[in-house]
Amino acid sequence: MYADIIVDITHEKLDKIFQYRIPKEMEGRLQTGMEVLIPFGRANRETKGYVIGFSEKCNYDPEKIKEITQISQNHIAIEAKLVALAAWMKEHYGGTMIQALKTVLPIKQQEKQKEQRSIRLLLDRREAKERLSYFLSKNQTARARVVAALLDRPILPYEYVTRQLKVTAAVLRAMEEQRILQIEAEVVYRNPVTAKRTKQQSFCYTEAQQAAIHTFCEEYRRGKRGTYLVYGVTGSGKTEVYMEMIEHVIAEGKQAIVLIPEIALTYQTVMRFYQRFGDRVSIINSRLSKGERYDQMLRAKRGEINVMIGPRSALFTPFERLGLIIIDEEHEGTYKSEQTPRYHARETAIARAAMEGASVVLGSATPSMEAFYKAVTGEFRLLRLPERAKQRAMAHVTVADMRKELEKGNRSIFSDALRSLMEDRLKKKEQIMLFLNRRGYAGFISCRSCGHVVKCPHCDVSLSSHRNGKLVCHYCGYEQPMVTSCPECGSSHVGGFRAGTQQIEELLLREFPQAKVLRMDMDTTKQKDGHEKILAAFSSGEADILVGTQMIVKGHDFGNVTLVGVLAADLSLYADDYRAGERTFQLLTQAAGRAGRGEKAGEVVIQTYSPEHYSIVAAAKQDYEQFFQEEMTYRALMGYPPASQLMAVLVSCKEEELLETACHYLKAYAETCCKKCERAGTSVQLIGPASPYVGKVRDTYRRVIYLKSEQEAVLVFLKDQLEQYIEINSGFQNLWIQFDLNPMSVF
DNA sequence: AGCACGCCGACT
DNA sequence: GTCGGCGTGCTC
Repeated sequence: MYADIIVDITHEKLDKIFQYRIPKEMEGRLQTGMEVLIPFGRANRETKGYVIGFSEKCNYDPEKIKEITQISQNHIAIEAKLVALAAWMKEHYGGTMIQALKTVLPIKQQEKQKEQRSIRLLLDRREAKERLSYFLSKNQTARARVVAALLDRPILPYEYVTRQLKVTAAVLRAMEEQRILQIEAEVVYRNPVTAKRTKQQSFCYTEAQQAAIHTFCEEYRRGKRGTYLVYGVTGSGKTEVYMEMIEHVIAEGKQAIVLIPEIALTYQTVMRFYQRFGDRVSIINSRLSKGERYDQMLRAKRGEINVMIGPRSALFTPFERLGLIIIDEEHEGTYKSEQTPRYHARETAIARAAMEGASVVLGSATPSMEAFYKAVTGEFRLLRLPERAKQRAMAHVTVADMRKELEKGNRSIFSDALRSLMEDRLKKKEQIMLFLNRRGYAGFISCRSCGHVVKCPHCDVSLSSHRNGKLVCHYCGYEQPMVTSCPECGSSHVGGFRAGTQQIEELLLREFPQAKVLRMDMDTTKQKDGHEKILAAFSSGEADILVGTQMIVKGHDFGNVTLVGVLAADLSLYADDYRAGERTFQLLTQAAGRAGRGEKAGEVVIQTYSPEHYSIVAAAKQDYEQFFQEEMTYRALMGYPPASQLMAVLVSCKEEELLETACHYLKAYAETCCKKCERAGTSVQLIGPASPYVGKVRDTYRRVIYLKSEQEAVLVFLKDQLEQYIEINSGFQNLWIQFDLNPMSVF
């Protein structure tokens, strides 16, 4: 028996598994995730390492294998807990342990940042010049280089000296001993936001809020831990409930993590937490520099903060006394990672909480099917917040059937209902939001005479026309100039079918010349803070109408918006994807929630070609539970999550033929494994290999095999079997295989 | 990253 | 010969 160990040294060359023998007395005590001391390198210097697994055989010269010295005694490091979590992630989502470790210990890569080392000259100029000529005469070139550079600038960054001047650490240490220079390490803390705790406002909680807070706190005090789902309509005051729960957990000496979708991580939201908890809160997001992030992680590790707010990756905050994990807008797709291990923050949070004795609180106005299913079956505790906190009426929703509009001879993009309401609002000086649902519909270019679509030469997707007049591939970034004639038939009738926000903006300017229009999409938010600026401008009443895609429906309250128009509500329904209905319902409900956040009542118009679809019917009624029932029936019928479990095996390869044969063998092997499962009494369904929606990316062809089973454990077992099979068979060397448990969409 | 090994010029 | 600096390569 050998232990697979990751050495605690940050260096690419050491970024692999080292095997060690396990001493007799350690057998049975040693566990995955433990920190151990090992002899490392030729000098066998004592080094820290993490046990990430065990193997029967060793793939290294057995003569050279050393023995573990001991299990790290003192306190169990936080890292060890996270390593154990990484092991759990590897187990569930596949991939290598190193990939899992890297997602869990992001600090490891940044550790260099901390060592902001610099080199200072200790001699005066005369002495230094003497030394320089001495080193030159002695042909001690490396030392001469250092002294010469230090004469130019008395303090040099350590990295510069080792990299640019190519001076080794040994030389620098020798020079330090000779008292020529000094190696200094500077520690700087930077706090990304500074805010003072403002006076505690006494909130007036609704009965439902009080009940939710009370249930949670009461159970927490009794030592009961679990997962809660706060299901509350938009505006029902979920954030206040979270803060109250956090307060309680902190009072018990614990710490809390708050996960928020990156897009909603706005100044507004964060400030509410700062105002309540002061400098015991920190935030992490992609806009922070590496150094800033590192500092936040360090502060968390040292227990200098109690609350960490951030996106998916904040889940791995190294808190020693974790008591609560909150996941706001739990249904958001950003909680699922796109890279191996393709983990879901919700499931992973529950796993971490179970390991560390914490509770999890999920919150949403439109819970994911997974979460609500578990709430219904009793696995999660459901906490309802049925009414809006400030007693405001829900918006009034009408569905405009665009087929009927066409019959009436209305060929415009606006239905009669929407148009007349818009005119009314413009007259009353109230604001309007127009939401264009065009998920997955980029502006592709096609030929009107032969139908040819301009595609990316490296990927299996159409190129989309960009503002800069070029054609761009969204998958690989390939660019080419706009075509003026069809590359296939030569016809000059080529053009885009772009029903984009730009077109709507132009149309509005024509049809409502008196209205001031703001547009929010990829183009207008590209520059820094573009997002915030546009929203701020709209909020202060600089425009009458805001046009935009998905991004305008998230977060942000505008008191003066009394009309929301949803254009092409059903576009997202046509995506070939089992989550299409869920996504459509969520988008429409969120859009509807934007209307009437202030004193005035709101109105919503949903324009669609499929008004009878249950997602749209339920969204119009704002009836989540009706939607849930219908969607659940569909999922159960089709064997999709959460009714059943699904595992996607993504296989990709540069050569199409090799891919084909590899998939064939992989499927054959999977079939024999499935038979074994069936004999043991569990049925597994195998689908594929199929060509995914995007069959080729960056000149790499892709295929996908699906495994369906009632039990997750069976899929995890199959994944292990396949991973082993792939590792043993050299035929899979040039293939890239990824596993995705319960993917967010079918590929 | 950090250590030993081996090469190569300088000096006894 | 031998001493010491400097670059290279390996680490279970």
